[in-house]
Amino acid sequence: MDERDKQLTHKRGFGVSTVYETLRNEIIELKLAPGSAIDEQQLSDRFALSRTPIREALVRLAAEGLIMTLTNRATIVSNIDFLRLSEFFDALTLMYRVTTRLAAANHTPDDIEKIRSLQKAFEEAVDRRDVLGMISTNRDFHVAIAQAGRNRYYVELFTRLLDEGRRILRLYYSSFNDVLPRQYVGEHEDMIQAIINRDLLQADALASAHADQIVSQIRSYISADSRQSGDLSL
Amino acid sequence: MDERDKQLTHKRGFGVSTVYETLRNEIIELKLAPGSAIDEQQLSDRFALSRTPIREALVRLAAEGLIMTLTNRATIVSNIDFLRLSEFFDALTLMYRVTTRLAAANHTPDDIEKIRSLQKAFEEAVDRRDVLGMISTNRDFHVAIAQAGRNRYYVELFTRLLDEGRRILRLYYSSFNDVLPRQYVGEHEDMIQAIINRDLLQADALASAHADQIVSQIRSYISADSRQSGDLSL
DNA sequence: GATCACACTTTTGTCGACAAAAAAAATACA
DNA sequence: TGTATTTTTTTTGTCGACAAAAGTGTGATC
Repeated sequence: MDERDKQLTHKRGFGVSTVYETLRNEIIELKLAPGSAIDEQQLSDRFALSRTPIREALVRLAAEGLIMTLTNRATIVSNIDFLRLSEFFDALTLMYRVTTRLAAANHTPDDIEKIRSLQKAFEEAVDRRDVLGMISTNRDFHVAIAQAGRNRYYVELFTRLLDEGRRILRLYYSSFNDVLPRQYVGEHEDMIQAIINRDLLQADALASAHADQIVSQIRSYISADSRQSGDLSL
Repeated sequence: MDERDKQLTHKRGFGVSTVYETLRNEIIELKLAPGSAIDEQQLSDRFALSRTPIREALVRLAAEGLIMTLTNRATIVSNIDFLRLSEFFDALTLMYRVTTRLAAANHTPDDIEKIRSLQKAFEEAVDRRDVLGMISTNRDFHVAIAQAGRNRYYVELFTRLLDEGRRILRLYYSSFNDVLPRQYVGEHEDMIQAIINRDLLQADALASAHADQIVSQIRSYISADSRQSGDLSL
C-alpha cells in the first residue's frame, strides 16, 4: 500500500510500536472503516515485516478495544455501538468532571503552560474552520488537563473515551456549524481560569456543563442522521 | 514446573488465553513477585508451547499494566507503586460509587440473584476466617454489582482496580482481623437493599462509606508495615 | 585492586514455514 | 433450481531457527 511505511521499521523493537500507532491512528481517523476486516498478510506486505510483529500490534489494539479478534476467524475493526452510546456518554461526562477537578487541585505551572498552548491550537483550528483539527486539538487539550490531574487511571480511561469520541465525531463532522466551536473556546477559557484558581467546585461545574454541551451536540447529529436513514428505509 | 499446565492447551487458539489467564492469576495472587523477571523460555517449557503464543499473552498482560516490558530487555512483573497509592484509592472510591449507583438504576432480577449468591459466598468465607477467600469473593461481589450497572467502561476499570487491590491486600492479609469483615457483610447487605429499592442516593452514600472504610483499612496496614521497616532501616 | 576492552553467553525480536481451521468453490443429488 | 456434501483455497495459530541486543565473564592495563 503506502510505500512510506516500508523500511521505516528496521530497528529492532520499533516494528510493533510503529504498526500499532499507525493502525491506531487510521482506526480513530476512520481511514479503516468500522467493521472492516483486517488482513495480516496485507499488513505484512505493507510494513515489510513478517506476520509475527504485526500480530503483536493487533493483540495490543484488541486489548484496547479498537479491534475485535474472533478466534480462528477474521479480525475486524470495532464497530461503533450506537445502542450502547449512553454508557459512553455517561463515562465521558464523569471523566470530564473528575479530570478537570483534579487538575484544579494538582496542577503545576508547567501544566498550565501546556494546557494554554493546546487551547491556543484549538482556537486556531476554530479560526481556520478546520473541523478535523478542532476534533484532535480538543482531545489533546483535555488530555493535558487530565495529566495535570495526576491520576493515571483517569488519564488512561479518558484518553480512550476521547479517542472513541473522535471516531464518532468524524462520522458527523460535515454537519459541524460555526456557533458551537466558538462557544467551546470560551468554555475552555473558563475552565483554565477555574483550574488556575484551584477552584474545584467551579472546575467541576464547568466541566460538567461542557460535557453536557458536547454530548447533546453529538446526540443531535445522530438523531438528525438516523431520521435521514429512517426515511430511506421506508 | 507444574506438569498440570502442560497438554491442556492443545486446541488451536486456546494456547494464548490459557497462558494469559494463568499468569494473570499468579500475578494477582502474588505467586509471581512484583518486580521479578519473566523468562519466556521457561514459560515456553512449562506450557509446552513455542515462544510465539507466550509472547502474545505477555503483550496482553502488558496492555493491562500487570507486567512491564522494556524493549530489548527483560520483562518484569509490575511493581506495586506505593508512592502513587492515592491515585489508586481515589479511582477505586469513585468506581465503587458510580457502579453501585448505576446498579440501583439499571439492575434486573437476575442481577440481584447473582449479587446475592456472591454475597453469600463472601459471608461464608468470613465465617471460615478464610482471608484469601474473602478477598476474592469480595472482588466478585463488587464486579457483579458493576455489571448490573451496565456500563462496560466502569466494569473494566473497576475490575482492574479491584484486582490491583487484591495484590495489595495479599501483601498484608496476615494482619486481617475479625471485626472489619463482619462489618463489611453488614455494609454489603445495606448496599443490596439500596440497589433493590432503586435508591440511587442511598446506594451512592453506602458505596462511598464502604470505600472509605476499605481504603482506611489498607492505609492503616501499610503505615503499620512501613513503621516496622522504618525501624529496620535505622 | 579497580577500570576498561574484548570475547562469549543468554535473551529478545523477527523470520519463513507448516498444519489446523474456516471460508469459498465445486460437485453431487433431489 | 435449490440444497447437501466434498474438494480446494485462504487464513490463522503455532513452530523452530536465526540474528541483533543486552548481559556476563575474562583478562589486560594503570
